[in-house]
Amino acid sequence: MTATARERLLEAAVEAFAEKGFTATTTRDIAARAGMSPAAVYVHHDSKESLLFTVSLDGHRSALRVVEAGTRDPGSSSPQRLARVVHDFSAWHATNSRVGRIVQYEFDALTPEHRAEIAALRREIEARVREVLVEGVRSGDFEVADVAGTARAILSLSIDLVRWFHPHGPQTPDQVGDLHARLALRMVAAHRD
Amino acid sequence: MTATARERLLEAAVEAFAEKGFTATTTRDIAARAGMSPAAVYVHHDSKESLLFTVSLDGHRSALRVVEAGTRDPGSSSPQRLARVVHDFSAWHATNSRVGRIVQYEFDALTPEHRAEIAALRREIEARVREVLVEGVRSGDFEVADVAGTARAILSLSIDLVRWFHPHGPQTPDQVGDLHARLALRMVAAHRD
Amino acid sequence: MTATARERLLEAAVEAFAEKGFTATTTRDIAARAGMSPAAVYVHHDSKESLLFTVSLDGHRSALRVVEAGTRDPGSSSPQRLARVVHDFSAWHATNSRVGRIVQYEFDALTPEHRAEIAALRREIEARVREVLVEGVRSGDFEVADVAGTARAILSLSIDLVRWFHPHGPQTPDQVGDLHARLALRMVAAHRD
Amino acid sequence: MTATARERLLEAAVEAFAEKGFTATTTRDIAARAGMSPAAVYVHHDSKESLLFTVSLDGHRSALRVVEAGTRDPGSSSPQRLARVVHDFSAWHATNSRVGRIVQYEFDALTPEHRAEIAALRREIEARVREVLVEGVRSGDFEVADVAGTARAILSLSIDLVRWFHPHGPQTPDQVGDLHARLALRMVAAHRD
DNA sequence: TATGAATGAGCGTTCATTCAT
DNA sequence: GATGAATGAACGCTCATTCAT
Repeated sequence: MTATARERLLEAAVEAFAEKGFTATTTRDIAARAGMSPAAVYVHHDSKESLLFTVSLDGHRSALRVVEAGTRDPGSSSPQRLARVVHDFSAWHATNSRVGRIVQYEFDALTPEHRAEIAALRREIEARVREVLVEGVRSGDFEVADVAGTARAILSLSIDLVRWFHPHGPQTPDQVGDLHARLALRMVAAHRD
Repeated sequence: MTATARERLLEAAVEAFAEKGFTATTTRDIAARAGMSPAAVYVHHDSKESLLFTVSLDGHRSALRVVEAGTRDPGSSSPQRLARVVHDFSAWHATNSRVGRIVQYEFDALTPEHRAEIAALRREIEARVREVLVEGVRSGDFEVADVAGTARAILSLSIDLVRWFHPHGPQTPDQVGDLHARLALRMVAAHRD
Repeated sequence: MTATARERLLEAAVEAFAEKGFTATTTRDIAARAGMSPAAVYVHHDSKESLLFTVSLDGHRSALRVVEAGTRDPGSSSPQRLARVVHDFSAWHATNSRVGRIVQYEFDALTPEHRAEIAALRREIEARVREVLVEGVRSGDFEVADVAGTARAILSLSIDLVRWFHPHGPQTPDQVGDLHARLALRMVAAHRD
Repeated sequence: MTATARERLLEAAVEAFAEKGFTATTTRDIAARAGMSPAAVYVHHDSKESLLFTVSLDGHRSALRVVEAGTRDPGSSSPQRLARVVHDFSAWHATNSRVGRIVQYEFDALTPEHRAEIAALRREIEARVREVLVEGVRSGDFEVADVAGTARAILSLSIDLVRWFHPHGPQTPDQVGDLHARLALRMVAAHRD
């Protein structure tokens, strides 16, 4: 059950990147947090940037998985799907706020190749949310003038949370998820007579 | 109409900080963008961090001014006020997306003293938005279960915009402002029968 | 028999500090004299000042050892002790004139903490010489009106030597030691009838 | 009676050089102490080194004058002359301990040309003291085996004083001068039967 | 697998000095 | 005479990375 050296270094990188940012983090800092020598970083990883890429890739894949799970649910209505996606996406960012910070703020520190790979995952996430909105409009549950803009706005709720959410603050990830789900529903709900 | 050296350096710092982040920006980079020698930075500013503080302080004050102007409007209803605040705050972030990026993302790079000063301005901005919500609830225009959380969510729309908005993209600041204003109103609107 | 990198850097620092003074010496100069890169200094030492402290501490300890050895000699008379202490202390400064220069002239460049530590060693040296004078007065060998001032004056002979002594000059450390020992004895000798 | 700008800068330089050493003193520091702008230094003096040279030259000339005055006294005996020279030279260093520090410790910071000029004055001082010793030996008042070495040792008493003398300490310049004069006399006195 | 030692490149900052005004 | 602005050169120190062991 003990983590491998590679994993310990990744965890140390997450801590450090989240706390001080990618550029301000030194490889010595990462190594020290993992209880290893500076050279050990390069035994298990190619470079400081590759640590960031690994963290960012894992993070985006995990977030995308959450979004896809909420979206795919076959027996549910559009409002139910949207509520679940938004709740889970926000709760994911709250639960993984350190990784979330890195995922959202250190995109520019990636190499162009890695940036492209991550950008594809981000587009995937936005596309899933847009799909839910389109379905809801089709079913008459939603009234949305600007699908792309609204999808982006809904995602902003979850994403911006990493800027202010504290794990030991008054709110649980579930509570924040609930609030955001309700707000998202009101943003798109059709006026029924 | 010619900018002073001090101002040119500030503008160069805004460019550089927005483009690469505070830590990744070198004082030589700032000086070069301003067409000056590395030493010139220190003729007009105390340190790299003091450049950031100046940019951040000016930015926050400008944003706060926008929020206060929208909030104070005496003859208008709560929905009108909220719409104006959200529109203007988002449009401000879109128009000043470079400064907005710095304001939002480089808070941690400030010294503790400067951080405290900026934090006070941020709290002021949130307080103004909460006030509008509270008034709207009192007047019966709004139905808001969690005022603080909803205020934060509404601000997230504007703030997160600096992450993706491009000045030469398809949308104008006014259009983004309109969208966000409408979404904010739907987030809080009371159901009238 | 080959010196470690740490030692080579210390020797280089001694050379450089003695030749140009602490402030005028650059870490690049020290590194170059040791045949290493500028960064290598910091692999083996904390800072430029810590190099100075190490040199100064070693130097003072070595000098104190010489003084204590000359003072402690159990079978000898006060004049014999004084002669030995003065001879050895002057010869030490002549033999180690580079370290002596640093020890005497760069005291102010130390941090307050390090300065305090070195000051204690200096007081120790003065105290030992004062003890010899007091004993000689008690035994009737010496006549000394101002013990503290005379001890200081005797030490001045040895210390000021680092200002003018040249290793390749006409005098050997032993000769200078002899001269100073004789002069010190005349400074304190009681007039016997 | 008000000092000229040139003089105020020289006084500021004396303060600064004595306090922190030549290399560690900045021209800005000197200017600030004189209540002027950094550029003002160069209106009145050629360079930082030329300030040092002026201070050092004035200092050495003043010290030499003291030595010559004590030496020249026509009606006095060798012991009287030596006592006066040593007393006055020590008292001069005690009274002008700041200038004395600079004169003694910053010799190496001078340009080779200036160094040569100052060195000539130093040789002059030593020569005067040697003359007194030679006369005393001739008259039978002194017994000196090594005239050059003894002259240097006597001067060490006065010179080394700048390392430890404090203007507000327990001793007056006159008292220190007296002590040194008496010690110098004992160093060279012939044994009369 | 792991690391102590090493370094080229570079960073934020300072400094003595100059010069147009 | 006086100075605010400017700079080339440098300084103490750090960093990501390499490599022999």
